[in-house]
Amino acid sequence: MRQDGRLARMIHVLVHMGLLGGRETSERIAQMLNTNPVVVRRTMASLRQYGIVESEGGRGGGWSLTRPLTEITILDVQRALQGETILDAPLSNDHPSCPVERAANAKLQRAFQSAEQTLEREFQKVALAEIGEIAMASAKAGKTG
Amino acid sequence: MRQDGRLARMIHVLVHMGLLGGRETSERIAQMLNTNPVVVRRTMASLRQYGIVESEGGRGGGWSLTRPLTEITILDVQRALQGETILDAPLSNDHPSCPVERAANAKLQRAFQSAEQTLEREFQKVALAEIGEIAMASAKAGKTG
DNA sequence: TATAGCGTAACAGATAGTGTTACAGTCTAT
DNA sequence: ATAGACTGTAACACTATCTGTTACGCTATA
Repeated sequence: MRQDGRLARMIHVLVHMGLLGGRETSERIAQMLNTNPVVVRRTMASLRQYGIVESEGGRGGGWSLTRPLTEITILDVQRALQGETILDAPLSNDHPSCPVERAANAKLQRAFQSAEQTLEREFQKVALAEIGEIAMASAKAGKTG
Repeated sequence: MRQDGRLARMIHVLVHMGLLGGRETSERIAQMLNTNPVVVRRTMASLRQYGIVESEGGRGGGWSLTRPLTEITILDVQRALQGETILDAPLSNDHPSCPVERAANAKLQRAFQSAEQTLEREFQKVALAEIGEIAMASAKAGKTG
């Protein structure tokens, strides 16, 4: 399946927002992501719909978290961006009444469901606060720029 | 990640080939898949490279399995089509030196590696012969057309 | 009321699998 | 030998999805 780069980018942004603590404009977020403000608004709108961030228009407006990083998991961000399903089993649909195709699809679907459960469990284990702590620790240790 | 429909389609074809037992032309396989012979050759070429099928040119030529369905797993087909990696963790690469991006990527990578291991295990558990048996049983039971 | 912000539509670009045509190479039957 | 039935492969169009960009409307604040 083709991966969706928005998950990693949004996690990146949310952690920065949590560490900085204030409100960020689409313009500044776009700079963090090497992209442009419209793309940011488009993606952040999904997070807002899911209740992770809120936006305010007008002068002094921008985006802010609705709750601390300790209460946002990777799974929350994933759900906000892509809904319930993380992995889509790539089934075939060439001859829907063919028993071979059906049997093959059933096996594939089961395998992908297992993997999806694993991913879901892993995503839920990680709160964004943990990512922030790791980042701050490694920055303090001088491992990166 | 975007799914690759070739896995399901190739499993479908290989099981049919195993059940029929003989050699199949790209033309006939294309009919099974509602597609055309060039697409079939393109995809079957990956399976040949991996040793799952072999092809012979010339009159009377076509594609045949190199071993029975009991000795081909879904994982074999997956590896032939996409190489070692099943799931690609969708990491971000906007500011490679940013500790937050690095920490987020590390967490995502670990989660996807777990899911990949699950998928790999599930794929390896299923030999194509098993799919053939299920299909024949359900066809005999009159569950499908 | 000017300005700084978001909201959103519209369109171009990039990428990956798929569909199709065309033609070269190869094997077999005659 | 040669015709015919195959695969091998290049070339190009089509599609879908995410991304990038421009443009313009709405809103809140100084």
